[in-house]
Amino acid sequence: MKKSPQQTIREWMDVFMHRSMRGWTRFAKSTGLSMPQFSILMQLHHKGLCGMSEISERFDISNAAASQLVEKLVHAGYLERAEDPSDRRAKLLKLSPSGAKLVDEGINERYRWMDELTKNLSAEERAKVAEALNILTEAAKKVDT
Amino acid sequence: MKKSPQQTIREWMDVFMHRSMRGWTRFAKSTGLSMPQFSILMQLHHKGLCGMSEISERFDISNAAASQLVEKLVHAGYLERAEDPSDRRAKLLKLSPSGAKLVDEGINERYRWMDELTKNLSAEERAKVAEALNILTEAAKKVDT
DNA sequence: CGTATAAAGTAAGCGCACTTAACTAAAAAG
DNA sequence: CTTTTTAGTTAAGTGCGCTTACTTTATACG
Repeated sequence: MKKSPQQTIREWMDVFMHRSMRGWTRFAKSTGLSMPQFSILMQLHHKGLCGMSEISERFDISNAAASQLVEKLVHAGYLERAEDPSDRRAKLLKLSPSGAKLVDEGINERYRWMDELTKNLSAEERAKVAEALNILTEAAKKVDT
Repeated sequence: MKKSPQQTIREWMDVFMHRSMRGWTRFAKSTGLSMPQFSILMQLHHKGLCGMSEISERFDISNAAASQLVEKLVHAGYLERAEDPSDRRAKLLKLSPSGAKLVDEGINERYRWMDELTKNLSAEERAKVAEALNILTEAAKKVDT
């Protein structure tokens, strides 16, 4: 009985998703930040810069809620909030150095698990894995708008 | 300039984690459940059966908190809570049919994204991807205790 | 120009997750 | 059989995320 490619892919997704969800919640808790707060930092990590309204849209919360969450993160020193020079109503948010450091630590912790997984693979296996994940990453770029 | 295997793997992790985190939070919200509540359903999906204390340990919350969360899920009809016949202090938790259905919907929604990704791959590429993810899944089983 | 619209912040209030403390009941230990 | 430990529940109280409603300030539009 051979597993179908789809079956194999789904099995991996289950393992990986379960594991990384657990990792993220644990890490967020260890920093003292709530998941919503931590998610905003992650968002900023990916976008680099963004306005208040992008936050509220992304997380599907009101502008007021976003404003309050960001306020806490700014106060905690993880975010910098500056006026947008091209539109003085808007704000530009970005990670502060300490915010960036925090996010990096979280990401590295996740990477470490993967390193653990792959360190016992043969060079050939590692190459295969890398090739396959490269295919998937490229495919994701096309699909993800 | 060629990407190292490690680099490739990490790139994929970023894409996949970001995407699946967003998917899960959105889905949980759409069901009307909070993330902690939904996470318990996911936990039960993976374990099949478990006691109250396993919940509190897994999520690093007090027994009282676990009890309250579970109570809500039982009341909502997603969980069944029975007495453990071998130890009448303990409870056995498991997903109810409607709880199982809910979790499956969430998982399938995640699968659908992956199907979207892979549907435009050639048969050869799909085979490569499947082989690689199989390697990783096996490696994960060894590492994950 | 004045009026309407948009981005963001403030305030009051609700619900939820969580904690501690006190309690019940069953199992284990002596 | 008494004592202690273990599994789980209940209750009161705290803090956080979120919403709605209102305010402020800046841009867009007639």
